[in-house]
Amino acid sequence: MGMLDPSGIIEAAVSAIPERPSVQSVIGSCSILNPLHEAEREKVIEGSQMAFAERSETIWLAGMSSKFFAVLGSGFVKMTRNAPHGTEIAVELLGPGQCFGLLAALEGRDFPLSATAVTPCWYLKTPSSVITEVYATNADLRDQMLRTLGPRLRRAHEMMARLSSGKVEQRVAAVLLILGESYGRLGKHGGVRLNVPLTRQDIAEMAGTTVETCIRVMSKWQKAATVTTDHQVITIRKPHVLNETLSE
Amino acid sequence: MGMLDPSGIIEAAVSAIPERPSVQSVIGSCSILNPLHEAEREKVIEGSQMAFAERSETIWLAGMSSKFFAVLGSGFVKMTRNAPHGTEIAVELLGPGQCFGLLAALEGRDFPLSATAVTPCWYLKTPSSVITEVYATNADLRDQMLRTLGPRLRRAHEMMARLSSGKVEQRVAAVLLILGESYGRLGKHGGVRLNVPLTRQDIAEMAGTTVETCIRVMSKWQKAATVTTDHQVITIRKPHVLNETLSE
DNA sequence: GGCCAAGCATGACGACGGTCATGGAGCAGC
DNA sequence: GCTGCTCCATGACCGTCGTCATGCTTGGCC
Repeated sequence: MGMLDPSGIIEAAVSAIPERPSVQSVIGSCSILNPLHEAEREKVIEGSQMAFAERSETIWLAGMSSKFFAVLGSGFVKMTRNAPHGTEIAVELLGPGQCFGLLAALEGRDFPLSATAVTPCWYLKTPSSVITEVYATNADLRDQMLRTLGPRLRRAHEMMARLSSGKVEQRVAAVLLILGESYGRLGKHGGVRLNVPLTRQDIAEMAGTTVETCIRVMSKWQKAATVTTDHQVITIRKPHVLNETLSE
Repeated sequence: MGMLDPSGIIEAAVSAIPERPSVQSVIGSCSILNPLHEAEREKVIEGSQMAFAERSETIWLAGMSSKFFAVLGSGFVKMTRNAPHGTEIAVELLGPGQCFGLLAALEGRDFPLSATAVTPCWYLKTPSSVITEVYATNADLRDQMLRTLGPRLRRAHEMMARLSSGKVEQRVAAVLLILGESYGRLGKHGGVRLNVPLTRQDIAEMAGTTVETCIRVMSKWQKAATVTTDHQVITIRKPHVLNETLSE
């Protein structure tokens, strides 16, 4: 956890004009697909195609049958589940190089989560049939998947713990800190800048609260210069203050 | 999901006097360990030992180093995480045949969750070193683990969605229904009886609320004969009513 | 310029639920 | 019997936060 993006790949992801990446580069950037042999890689490249999604565009809805899975080339995608009422809550946020829908595709079941673009995104669409073939014969691929699932499960458990333990302020703080670990970049004055252009609505969905309350909390922090926002670029200026609110 | 325990193994698990099961039978009941070859199985049997835990006894605490993992022989165990404040929230509930701590043991990292006995339990303790050897050479074991992780992740996401979307009443209803799917048994009058002796405290932890509120909700249901409790045996008499409260 | 949409901001109000406090039922041990 | 424990139950209080409503700013478009 907390690589703080040494590769700089995230920088590229939020640049205003998204450049269409090549199929090869996307596959190369995806750690899960690393174990593929040359022939398998060829087969995947052949069967796949790049796709583009506007900000807030739905890539797929929960419940749809998984004809394909996707690898994110650039931009950010949130995976959401609609809770009773119509409210949506975001359970995962994905960046470049990560793939989504893979488990559903392999198990041949419907997507359990909806995928929505948070920023303009280029992503690779690969038919389920292509990957199931490879999956059946390549044990290294299965190992690699196993390694990524452990951390995902742990993150999910951590989010559960934070969500259920009341106090919206703590939840929002937790969300920001967690985002900072995965998608933050150290700024000049010791602050952490989030390189994901998230709206209050997005954050509210992750914290399991409403936009209004989320805004109220963050406005308060804005005034105290704890967390500042400038043109959707969020900077955590005093991480220690957020950490304190967690344990109150 | 929702096998409703056709094997009747759960019946045995809650019987008042827990009988010490044999090492062999426990390993045999664990689906994850099914793929083990004869020689490997021998090795596991040799290195393991049965252990007993009283109700509410802590098997291990989150943060402890994972010297071993465990397979539940009889009884029930809850996996918890302590959220800020000191409140504990339960993220998983395990029954006979399930194993816990396996991922941590294999990855050589500390336990991310605490394990606590909900009922008196017999469980098998297997040193990490024994299973890592097997894990490295047996690809079927890895496949089997992969298959169980998908559902676990989906359940976690579902719980997250339910926890964050307010209304304690809905959350408690959701918890009971989910428990019914895994550990319920069809009763005579179309109801579902939970074969886990859970206290209000346990349920509150899973629903992410307090005992008092949990009691209030369940008392209301008791009066309406929607869910009844008799000596810690919980019966969902009108599942449809609970389902309705979910979507209000 | 005017118009419209998206995002951010702030106030008023009310209820859901957490906190505290008190009490009763069942059970083990001596 | 009495004590002590755990679990269940119920009431009073009040803060947090969801809901509704209103308005500002920014940016895109014609």
